[in-house]
Amino acid sequence: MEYNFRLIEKKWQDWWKENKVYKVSNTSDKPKYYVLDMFPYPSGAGLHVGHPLGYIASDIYSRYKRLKGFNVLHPMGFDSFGLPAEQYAIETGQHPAETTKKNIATFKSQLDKIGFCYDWDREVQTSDPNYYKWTQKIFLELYNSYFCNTQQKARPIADLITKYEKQGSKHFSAEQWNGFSDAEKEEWLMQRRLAFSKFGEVNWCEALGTVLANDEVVNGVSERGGHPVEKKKMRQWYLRITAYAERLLQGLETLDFSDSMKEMQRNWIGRSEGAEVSFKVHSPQSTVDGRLLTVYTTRPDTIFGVDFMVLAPELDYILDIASAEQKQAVEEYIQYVKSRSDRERQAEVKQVTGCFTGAYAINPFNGKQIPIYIAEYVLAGYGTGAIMAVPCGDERDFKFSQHFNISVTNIIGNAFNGTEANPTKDAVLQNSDYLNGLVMRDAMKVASDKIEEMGIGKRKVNYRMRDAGFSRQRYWGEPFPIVWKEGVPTALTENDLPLELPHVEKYGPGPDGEGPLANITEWVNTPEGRRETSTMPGYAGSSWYFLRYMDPNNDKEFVSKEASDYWNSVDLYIGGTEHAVGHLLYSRMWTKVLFDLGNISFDEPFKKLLNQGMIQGSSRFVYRVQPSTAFGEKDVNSTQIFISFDINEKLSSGEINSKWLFEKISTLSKELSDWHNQNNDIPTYTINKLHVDVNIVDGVELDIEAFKKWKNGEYANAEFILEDGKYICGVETEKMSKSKYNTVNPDELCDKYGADTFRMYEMFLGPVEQSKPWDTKGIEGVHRFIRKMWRLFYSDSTFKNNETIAGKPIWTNDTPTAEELKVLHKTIKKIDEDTERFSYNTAVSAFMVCVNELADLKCNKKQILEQVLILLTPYAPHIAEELWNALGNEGSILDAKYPVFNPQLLVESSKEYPVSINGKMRTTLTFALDAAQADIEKEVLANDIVQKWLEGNQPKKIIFVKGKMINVVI
RNA sequence: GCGGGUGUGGUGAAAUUGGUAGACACGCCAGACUUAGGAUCUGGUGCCGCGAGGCAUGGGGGUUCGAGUCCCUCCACCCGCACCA
Repeated sequence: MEYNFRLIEKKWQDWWKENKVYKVSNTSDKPKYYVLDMFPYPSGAGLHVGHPLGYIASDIYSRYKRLKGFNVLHPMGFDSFGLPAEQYAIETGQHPAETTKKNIATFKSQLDKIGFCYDWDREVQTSDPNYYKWTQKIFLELYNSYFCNTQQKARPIADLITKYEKQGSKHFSAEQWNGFSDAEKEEWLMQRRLAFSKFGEVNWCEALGTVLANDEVVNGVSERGGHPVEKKKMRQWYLRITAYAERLLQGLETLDFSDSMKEMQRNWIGRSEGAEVSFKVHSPQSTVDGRLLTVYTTRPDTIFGVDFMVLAPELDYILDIASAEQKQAVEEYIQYVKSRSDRERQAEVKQVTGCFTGAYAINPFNGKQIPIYIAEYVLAGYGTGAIMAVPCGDERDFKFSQHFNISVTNIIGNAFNGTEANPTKDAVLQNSDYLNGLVMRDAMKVASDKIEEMGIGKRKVNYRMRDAGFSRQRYWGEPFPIVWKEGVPTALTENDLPLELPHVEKYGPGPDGEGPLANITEWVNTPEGRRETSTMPGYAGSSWYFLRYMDPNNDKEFVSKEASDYWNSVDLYIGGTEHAVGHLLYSRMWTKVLFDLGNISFDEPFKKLLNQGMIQGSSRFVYRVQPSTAFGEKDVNSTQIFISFDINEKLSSGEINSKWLFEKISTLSKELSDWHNQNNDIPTYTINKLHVDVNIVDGVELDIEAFKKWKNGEYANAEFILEDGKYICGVETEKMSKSKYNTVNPDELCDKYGADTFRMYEMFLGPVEQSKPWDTKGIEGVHRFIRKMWRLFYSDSTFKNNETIAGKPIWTNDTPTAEELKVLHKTIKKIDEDTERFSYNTAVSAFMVCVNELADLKCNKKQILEQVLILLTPYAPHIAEELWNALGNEGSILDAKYPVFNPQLLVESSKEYPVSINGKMRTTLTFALDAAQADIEKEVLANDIVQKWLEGNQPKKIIFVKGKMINVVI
């Protein structure tokens, strides 16, 4: 009986399905464990071998935990709202719901082929009304909540309204509040709601016809498609994530994320400690004389080094400050800044621009008069939009001072060399009055104290993070449960949900930058007012999906308290690093809000995060010789001559020349040969390196016949100049993508080698977290291992063992020897440890070692093999089930008892010691573990090899570490 | 520029606490069995050297009886962030 993985895998996948082996209950005596994959966007391209890497890793861990006695939740679903389906709809007219449905079906069948243990009964799809009903509900929770600064948590907005009615606020009295119109009240409430709407500058992308989030804009162009992005003012929805900045930052301490991941989030949150300081405007003839300008600084210790002040050009009071003489220049500069897109500003970061306002400010510490400038390098949205410039300590300030000829005050003595700023905190302050002699680091506290004492400012913590834009002018997303009437929003109630997406015929944008929904007047206009026409962004549905898996069919709540209390937060979350700041921060925020509001009782969604690396493509190249136009354009294109890799190398190194090449080519192409004979000349040529489909290359050798059929026979007439009778391709590691013809489809590998082989090979490639190139060739090794293991159970016609009959089971019930038990228990220990620490590549190699050793021992004993099968289950579930069953066991091997390591079986009585001379290993000697050190030393010194190195001398000393090594120092 | 990470054979990689560097595979080289093999099995394979031996974990230095592992320094590559005061 051959190892027939096709039959075996089909058989068990069907059996698992029929018997609901992966169905998970919310009630169990076992401890719970929640393993989650970042759910995929179901793109039309299907899966390539890079996608399942994380899924395999999580599947192994899920099965392992189940074997170890946990009730394991391991669900899967689809993040099915999003731009690509909509763009496809624009191009083809196919409804996104249709393409999404089709794509999901493809994804599921691909995933099922690999044999994952998902409980599909818990599947979620973010574009399903039964799901997005609850996304809309949570939006309403956010809308109807505010962040209470005293309690540092979300509370119902009703509490705030009650407070306003009874006590008012610092902006208005209770009487005033009660006299406000609905519109006026709403205006105040909007400033506190966690989901709120305001006019804001948004990233408008003309080409995509939509607004993009900050993290969807990369270097001034759209992340998708690379289209230019500019600023536009629109009414937008936002999430007040800034309110949670501090808690998001603090929460990181409790999480098991990688350092780089935490660092990225810290960076994004961008906390900085400093102080706000007010400077008086000095402008005697003007009305603004004496007005206070507040700057934000992280370096109050440098306040005596302030030589000028810079304001963001966007601030509304700039023109009030500007002097009569400078007014025109200031206006021109403001115009200039407005005309500049983010893209230009980012491209020209090093260029100094700015404009003097004609006004001065007074340094409150020394009364010095300093000029006030405006410049685009100061951002309106950060701090107060105003800075105090200290050119001796800040590079940008220094450059600015050079450009505008402002003299620089040196407060750090020799630490400043006059040609560049020194941002040190360790210099001793000079020219700084009462701070003189202090190290800057220490002076920061002293200066802050003084600022507060003088009443001219206060300590202040700032965050770089901005509130998250939550509106998209798109069709394929969750509609907002909001109706507008005369500029005042009204929220729908839960009974109105889900507010379903209406059907549209066209997916193009609506008027004035609105989304496609604005075109459907019968949907937009309701008796209660006009519906919000933007939809929610992609991260809406993914910010809480981990909760829905816990209780997917609940039609009363998005998750019941019982279910969320039982499953609690995700124990292990596996996915790529690309969501470091987007998805992970948003879902952390939503979790905290829902925790504050009492919906769930944990405030971090993911305890441990494991980032799988990217699988890169290993591209293959062919080298096409193209004679230049001298030979004639028509013929250039019809010539299909390809040279092998080495020949191209030799050509570029000059080892062979064009003459050699063209003599070769003349034998292949009649036209060329004719031309060659007529002109008696060598045409010039270029070599074009072309991607070739990796699937028609065996290792590096091109399958010439397949190549001729490739691309519908585009190269059917190709001629080749070979090396050693083979066409060898060039190799490069690149991102895996269709256009580079380096994608490998997991389905094909499962068909050819089986899912078990595929799973183990993906893990065998290297550490899960690491990026590595895909090499299909290596899969053979893992496949050999699995077949070798099969042959421990069954003899087959090719297994050269004459004592057994081909195709017959060969396992026995004999009692294992000590040696066999040693192999088993060594493996138990290694697999258990490696699986626990996600070192799956070494675990696979441990299985190989185990099978190699058992084969060498000719061990076909059931008692040993059965245990190995249990260990193997997480990695190769199909073959494990098959053999487990064949051995006479009932039910799924997942319900077997995980083997327990017995250290006593590995206890050795002796050890083969490495014997080093001066730390260099020269020989080995075996001693009993209880041998006396004196005896060992004596015997070591008597050893021939040691004697040789000693050359008759006595050793300086002998290092002996029991059970480890011996080192003779000469 | 700032932050995080990685450098080990021809290739993917092991070496969990400082203790036999290169496990396990791919590839390659021999050989066996075969009509045949892209099947299977056996042996070999870091580099230099006939050999004894020497040299090897990006380079240089240090600590140590002993360093891939710890410290200093330099270099290269990858990934984030980037006028955030």
